[in-house]
Amino acid sequence: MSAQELVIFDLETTGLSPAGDEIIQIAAMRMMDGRAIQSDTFFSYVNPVQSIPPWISFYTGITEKDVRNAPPIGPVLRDFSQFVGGATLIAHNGHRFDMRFLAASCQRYQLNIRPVPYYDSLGLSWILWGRQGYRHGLDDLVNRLGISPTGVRRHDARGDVHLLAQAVEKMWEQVCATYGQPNLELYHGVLPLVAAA
DNA sequence: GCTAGGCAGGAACCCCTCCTCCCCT
Repeated sequence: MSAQELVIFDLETTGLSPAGDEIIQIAAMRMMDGRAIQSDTFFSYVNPVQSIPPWISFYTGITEKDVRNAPPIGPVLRDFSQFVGGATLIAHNGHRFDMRFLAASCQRYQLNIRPVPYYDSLGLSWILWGRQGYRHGLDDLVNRLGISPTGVRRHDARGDVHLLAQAVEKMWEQVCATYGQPNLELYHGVLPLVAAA
């Protein structure tokens, strides 16, 4: 891959199924040429149609009170799409989780869509440590890479994006140092179409 | 670590189906 603009993002949802669960939080951070830009971020709660299951509130710390006055998914995803612009997305397990939620939400709420390229940061971990023999969860990456999670609220999209951005920076650097250019699979997903300014 | 779904990949087998694991909330 050549120098490029990435948007690292993370979703919190009401469960694991894109078909039946909903997004309740989106956070993202821009990354230019392998460096995360701490000041260039996106964040929003989302007011879901369904209530938040208690175990999700326990897991994420996100409660009904947090989302009560938040905008619905349509405007949030359009704002997010605007923030992403022409960048390539990257999320951890995004191929099987986050991007499916984005696609399902666009379909469920009949949002006009545009194609968006994305990477899955799991791929960077697989390149560095091999798919077998290592675990590749975000906590495992943070531990292996020596990233300090102190002061970071894990399972909150802002906290997870903060950790993932550091992890992607380090993995990107290591992969480039070892292999030159990362041979990372580029996938294609969707985001809402945003009217041209 | 509890709850949920489902892909990806491997095994067994002959090309689909079944099974198990990973990873996300």
